[in-house]
This record gives sequence, C-alpha cells and structure tokens, in this order.
Amino acid sequence: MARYGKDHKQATRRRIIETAGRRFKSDGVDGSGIATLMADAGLTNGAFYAHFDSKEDLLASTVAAQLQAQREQFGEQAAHGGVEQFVRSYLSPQHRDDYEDGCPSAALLEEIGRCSAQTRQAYTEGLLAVIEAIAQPSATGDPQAARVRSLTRFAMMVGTLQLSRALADPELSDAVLEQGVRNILTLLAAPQEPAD
Amino acid sequence: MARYGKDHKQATRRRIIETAGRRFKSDGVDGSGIATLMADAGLTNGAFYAHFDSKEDLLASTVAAQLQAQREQFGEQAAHGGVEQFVRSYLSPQHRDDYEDGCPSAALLEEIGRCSAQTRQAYTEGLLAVIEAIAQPSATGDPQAARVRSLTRFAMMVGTLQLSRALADPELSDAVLEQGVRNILTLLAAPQEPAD
DNA sequence: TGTACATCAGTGAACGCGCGTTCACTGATGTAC
DNA sequence: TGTACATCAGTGAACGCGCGTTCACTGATGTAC
Repeated sequence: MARYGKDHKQATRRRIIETAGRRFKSDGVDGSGIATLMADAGLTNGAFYAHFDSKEDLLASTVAAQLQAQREQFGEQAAHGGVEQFVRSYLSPQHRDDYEDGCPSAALLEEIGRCSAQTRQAYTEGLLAVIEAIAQPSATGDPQAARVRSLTRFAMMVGTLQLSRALADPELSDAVLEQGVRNILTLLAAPQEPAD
Repeated sequence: MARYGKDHKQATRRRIIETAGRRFKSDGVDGSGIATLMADAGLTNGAFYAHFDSKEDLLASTVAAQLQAQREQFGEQAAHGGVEQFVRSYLSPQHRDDYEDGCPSAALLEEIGRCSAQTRQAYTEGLLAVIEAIAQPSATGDPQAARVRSLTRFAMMVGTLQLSRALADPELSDAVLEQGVRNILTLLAAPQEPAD
C-alpha cells in the first residue's frame, strides 16, 4: 500500500464533490475555475485529473450528489413537518439568501439545460428520486400522473425561488415568496383530475 | 457630417442589442464572446466599445430590450387570445425548443440573479412592465396584491419551462408542460384571497 | 468645379489574464530481503 | 533491524487558447475655400 489508507482517495473525491457543489451553486459553473474548486477542497489544481476526466465529469457527479443529499433532506422534512412546512421552508427568505446550502435545481437549472444529454440524464434521474421522496404517499390513481404533478409543483417552486433571487426590491421578493406558498398550497388542495 | 447618416450609429447599436439578445438566450452570457456577438451583427470586435462601456453594460441594455419586446408580444397575445391561450403558448413544446426567440427570463434568470444590483434593478422594472401587460385588467381589490399574484404565476411558468428544458426524457418534459398549463389555470380560477 | 482637410464608425492586431488541461516530479509510506 | 525499492496521491509549473478590452489606423463622406 501507498502512503494513504485504501479509502483515502475515495474520501478526497467525495470532499471535492461536496465543496464543488457549494461553489457551483453560489458562483455558477462557468464562474468556478478548477484551481478554485481544488483550493476549496484543500488541494492544488494538478490533482484534479486524478479524480475526474474533465470539468463536465465533475459537474455530472456533483449534480448527482447534490440531488441525493436533497432527497434525504426533503424526505426528513416531509416526514417530520408535513408538506406545508416543507413548502414554507423551501420558499423562505433564508433559502433565497443561501445559495451554497440551497436547492441545486434553483441554482443550476439553466446551466443543466444547456449541458450534454448525459448530464441531463443524470439530472433527470436524480430529480425523479427527489420527487419520490417528497411525493404524497397517499396519492391516489395513476402513479405516473402523480409523479408529473409533484414534478411540476416542484418546478413552480424552483421558478418562484429563482425570481425572488433576481428581483432587486426586497419587499417585492418577500411578497412573491409568500404568494408562492399560497399558490402551492392551493394546488395541493385542488381536485387533481378535473373531468378525466 | 460623417460618412453615415445621423441615425446610423443608433441603428447599429439597436442591431447589436437585438442579435445579442438571441445569442445570450441560446448560448448563455458566459458562453457568448464579444467577437461572436459583434460578428452576429456583421461587425468586428473592435467596434464594440464605441457602443457599450462593457459586456455587462450590453447585458443590461439587452435585458431591458428583451423585456420591452416581450411586453409588446404578451400584450397582443393576451388581448387577442385571452389568458388561457397565452399560458398554452408559453408552456408549449415550441417555446421550450426555441431559446433564441423565447422568454428572456427563462433563459437568463439565474445569471441575472448573480448580476450587479444595477442590472437586477433594470430587470425588475422591465419585468414589472411585462406583468402589467398580461395582468387581468378586471382584477379586483388591491392592485399591488394583484401584481404580486401575476408575478408569482409568471415565475411558476418560468420554472416549469426551465425544468422542461432540463429534463432528458421528452415524454416527461411534454407531460410537465401540460400539467403546468393545468396548474396555472387552476390558480387563475381559484379564489384569490382566502380569509383575508 | 476642384483640392485639402476634418469627421468618425468601423477595422484588426495586440494586450494581459485566467481558463481547462498536461506532465515531470516529490515524498511519505509499505514491501522485499 | 536496516537498507533499497515500488507505489501513487498530490504538487506546481507550463501549455495553448479564448476571453474582455485597448488602440493606432482606415477610408468614405461632408465641409471649406
């Protein structure tokens, strides 16, 4: 064996992915250079390619890890506080002002939309797993339709959070978040299949 | 006078802003270099700084122009086809697949969120003007509350379009757009101020 | 009418810089004997 | 136990490249006389 234990390299890789997730979310993918990403993990730029094939490879791994962490977090929130508390927490000023620890979809959706089909595939699968974790377990009828409803409500929460981040007027931003909560609760209470 | 008429430079500036809007929306701001932006307008890179102070100056001007064009377009759509047709058109596969001619908010919201306060101020004002153009003229009660409701519904449409662009599964993407239309129509039909 | 000059939108080469990526090297450890 | 060697995660300088930005220059036009 070499100078490190057999789990050392794997642990380093996980650490890079973890700090890169925070950096990507706060500064954007194009705004985060390899040297900075590695410095965040306590390393120098040269070691990067011992762990990843390319920057896009890191992005795909990071997105998958972020979504997995979100799935666990949302699952707990939904189990403890119910759906309403989850919605209030997502559409809160605290979440709006915290890019680093916030929702990866809200921070990276646009850039993911412009990525390769492979990266988008990884995103799609990870997001569907998140959706399963927060979906109403009591949902009746077609499970595929219930999945689409949850996914769409989630997209609407993402858009609301993104707009609240872009608005320059803090009061307006707060009001949009509050209205967003009302809208999502309205959708959750509405009859789900009108006429068909 | 010089070799061009007195409106020539102004017309060139408008042309740069117009082509830059399309390029920014399809390739992203960081993905669009000055040389490419100028070539799109039939010019070379050197002429850029006779028209704009910096790339961010162009971005702010472009965002303002894009929102003004969208205000006119949405105003016509809402007047001719009503709100429902406007929603169906916004959340359509055609719009999803057309970045260049599509909604500037859907393409640039994330990047705007990371911009200077000045650029975000320009965005906020332009977007509020768009919202005025599509707001229900028959809206009752507090006009500020009606504005927030319209803005939030719009944010939700933006998020739905963005997610449909990021999903790798075309059928799922279509289904999310359709569910998005249903959700927005549900919100439009819902009583607007439950209990207060 | 003809010539010399002023104007200024646009050209295109060059600037320094930071990017993603490569690679020869380091040095702490485990293994062989 | 002691010495020589193999391993390999990580270092740090260097690569070519395209970025945003600058600037001396061009050349078609209008003006002066």
